[in-house]
Amino acid sequence: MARSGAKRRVGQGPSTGSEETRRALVAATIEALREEGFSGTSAREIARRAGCNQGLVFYHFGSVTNLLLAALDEVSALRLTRYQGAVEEAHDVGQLVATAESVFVEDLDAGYISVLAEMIAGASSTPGLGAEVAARIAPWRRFAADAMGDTLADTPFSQLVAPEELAHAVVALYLGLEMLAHLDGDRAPALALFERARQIAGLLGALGGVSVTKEEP
Amino acid sequence: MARSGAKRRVGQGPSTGSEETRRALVAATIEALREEGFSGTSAREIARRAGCNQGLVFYHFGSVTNLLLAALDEVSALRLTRYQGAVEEAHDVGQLVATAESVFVEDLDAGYISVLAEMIAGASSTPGLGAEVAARIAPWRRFAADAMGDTLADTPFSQLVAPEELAHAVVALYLGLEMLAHLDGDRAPALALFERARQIAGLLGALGGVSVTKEEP
DNA sequence: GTCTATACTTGGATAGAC
DNA sequence: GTCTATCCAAGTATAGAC
Repeated sequence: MARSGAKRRVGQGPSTGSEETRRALVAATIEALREEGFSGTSAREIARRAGCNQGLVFYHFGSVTNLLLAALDEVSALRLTRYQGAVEEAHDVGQLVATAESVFVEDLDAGYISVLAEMIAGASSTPGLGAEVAARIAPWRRFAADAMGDTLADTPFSQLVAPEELAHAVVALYLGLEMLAHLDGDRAPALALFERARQIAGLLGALGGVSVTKEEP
Repeated sequence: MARSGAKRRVGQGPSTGSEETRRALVAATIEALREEGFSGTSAREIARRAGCNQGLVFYHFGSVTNLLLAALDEVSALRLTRYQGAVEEAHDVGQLVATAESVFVEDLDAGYISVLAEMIAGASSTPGLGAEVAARIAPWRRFAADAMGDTLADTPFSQLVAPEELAHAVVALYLGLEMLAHLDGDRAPALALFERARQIAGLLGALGGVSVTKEEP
């Protein structure tokens, strides 16, 4: 054996007690952000949910802030792979909207966007956190821009708005809709909007080439 | 004189020391929410900014939460009158978008939407706060729905989306755009979107009646 | 009625036990 | 290397001074 003491694995394998604790802490942090918000997600609250001593937050992650960022990394990775898979199956605007809706419902149920919203809002209270959060959601935004570009390439939309512009709006809207749904405990207005978007997309999609003409009064 | 001891006013006039302190606390709370976020807005931080003892938060408002809500009331009243005046001058979609943009810039500069966003996100951490916040932003939403209804009444938009639906989307988008702008310290993407919206609105507005026709392939 | 000094609670972080 | 007991700072709230 390479070294003494390693009971289960050699080196830093994925199932050491340390790694297990880290995972539990990250999962507990996501849960806490979702249910207690940014300011309710203290080292003690996290540790309580993870079933361990609060000092472990600082041993494994150095600070609560670092653990929050690790949780955001986890959520980011998780959702991006999901988004990627979902969007690959969507080849027109209507399917893209339908995909966005089902993913939105998942996000709402699992509280993933809550985590994001809490981190963005909470960033105001911790110097330097804003930049870290921005860096971690940059891939989401790049992904949204790519998805827009690919799907809208041969539609009339592409002549009206640049994909990056539209992506910015979509991310903002997604974020805002989640916050309102969470606040009201009512996702119906958001779902109605998706339905309406799907309807309009279908309408425009059914028309191959579209020309807009003015009627004389 | 009616009573002894009242130096400046009789009864509970607007310039008692108490009222002055209350105003200072509310103003300091708005400032703190904007600069330090929800979790940074403690009784001590507020009192420091107001230049008074932190115990006064509890004497005048009972709790930090109540003071936060008073601050939200103040912001809500302030902005609603502003919105109302601005929208009265807008009579077509293009002007409405232009109005929304200049108001958005004001909100961003003064941090009014930051206050809103922080309260919505922060509500997760205080039981019962969510409902209070929701009740206080209900007028904003009603206002947005009315503005949509009035301005879009005789445009093609009104046949595509109900005013309430569109208003929900606009409020969510407004909120999301502010959060992203605040996070990045960059309002350019949001302003570009307003510009684009204005452009599209002008385009559609210039056409009196619009007919969409399909071209044969 | 208004405000200050003080009590108590919770949170972040670390020194030291295993 | 991993984790716990303990320390100190910051937060809410109130008892009591003026």
